[in-house]
Amino acid sequence: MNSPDSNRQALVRIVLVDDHPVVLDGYRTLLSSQAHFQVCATACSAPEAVAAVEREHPALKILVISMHDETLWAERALKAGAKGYMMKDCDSSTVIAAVRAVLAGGIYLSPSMSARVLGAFASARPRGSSVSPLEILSDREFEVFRLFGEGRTAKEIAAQLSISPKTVAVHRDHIKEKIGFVTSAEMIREAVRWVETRA
Amino acid sequence: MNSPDSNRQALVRIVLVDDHPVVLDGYRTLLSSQAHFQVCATACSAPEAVAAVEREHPALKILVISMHDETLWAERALKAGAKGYMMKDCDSSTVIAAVRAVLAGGIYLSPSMSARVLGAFASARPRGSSVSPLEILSDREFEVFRLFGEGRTAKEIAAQLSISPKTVAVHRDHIKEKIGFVTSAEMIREAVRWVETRA
DNA sequence: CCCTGAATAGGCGATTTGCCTATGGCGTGG
DNA sequence: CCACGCCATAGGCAAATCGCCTATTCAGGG
Repeated sequence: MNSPDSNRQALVRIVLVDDHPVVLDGYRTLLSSQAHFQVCATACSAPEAVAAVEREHPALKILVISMHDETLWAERALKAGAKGYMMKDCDSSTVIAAVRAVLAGGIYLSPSMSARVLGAFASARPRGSSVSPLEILSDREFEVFRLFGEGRTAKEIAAQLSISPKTVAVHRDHIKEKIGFVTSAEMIREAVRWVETRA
Repeated sequence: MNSPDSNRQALVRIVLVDDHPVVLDGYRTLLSSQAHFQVCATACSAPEAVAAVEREHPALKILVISMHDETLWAERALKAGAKGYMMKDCDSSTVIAAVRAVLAGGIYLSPSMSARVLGAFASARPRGSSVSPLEILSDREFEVFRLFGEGRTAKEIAAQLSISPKTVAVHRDHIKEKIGFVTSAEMIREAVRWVETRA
């Protein structure tokens, strides 16, 4: 298995990170089935992963395989420097294809995911600036966002701010457009989470 | 223990069910490492699982391995007839031990989980007001609640559960009525928080 | 000055909600 | 063994809301 010279392809060293040991086993088995892939470390947490990776310093390629099928996560992962984002419910051959794509210097996104993420990028970002989604909201939009995060309905928010529900609706639309939410449900969920994290 | 045959190495046939193919691969590899374990089928969904199992009729032992660290799920699973409930973040040897325990006719619960479940049973109903509102939801209602908490729309939930949006709406109404939410926005906020606190 | 972006809101068709009713399945207690 | 209740399913229908468009006003910046 370890014959780097006889095999034309360079040995690829892989560090796996997942909080479920059995999932780590699954990926280890899957990736080890490729002769030139070597899983050299696994980790169950971020600190562990950092410790494992600190000695594997060179230009590290990161492929995120997540159970979350939301554009937000993919965007966050890519902005944080990941080279790929895919769903856990894809088959084994897709995983290997994605690893190869990332190794080749590319970016991997599932077809449906890439459509959504690229759409969001095309309509929003001046690249290079790691903009916190909430920083691009106006004060009023932010206020509305926060109130949605407190579980208010659009009508209640309108009453509280003494404006028309229609105006709240426009703010809602702008928030969705600016941050890249497809549905209002997604936006509200993130608003609730945002309120949660600084309550 | 329905194998009176003195051969303690009797072949054990196993059907795996998980919605993540790679996870299935992981468990297949793990369990196949035991000589007398044979993974005879895998399934990605409940209907598939039922189809696969219908031909494996005899007294079926069910071991649930879940990502949810919640006593509630363990109770529901056991009440529904499962013989064991464990977390995904346990190591491989624990999985094999659990399978053996269930095969031997026992019930498997992780130490922390069993403490919590048994505790819940023991302190059955001293203080009535401290009842988690979620305990009074039916399984289906609970599922819908959880999905709202993940930021899905009613329509998306209907699609995912393969039921009519009208049915989701009825579940939503019942959740609101049972727990006492006045608006859907309130209910959704609590659902998001609930999902947040035990992700 | 003009142009952009923010805040406000009306219009309107499409969708969703809220509330009713209804049916079939399944368990429990008379 | 049957009645009753709970559950999951879903249709009907009016009212509310959403999604998308346009429009007005106003404050800053080039």
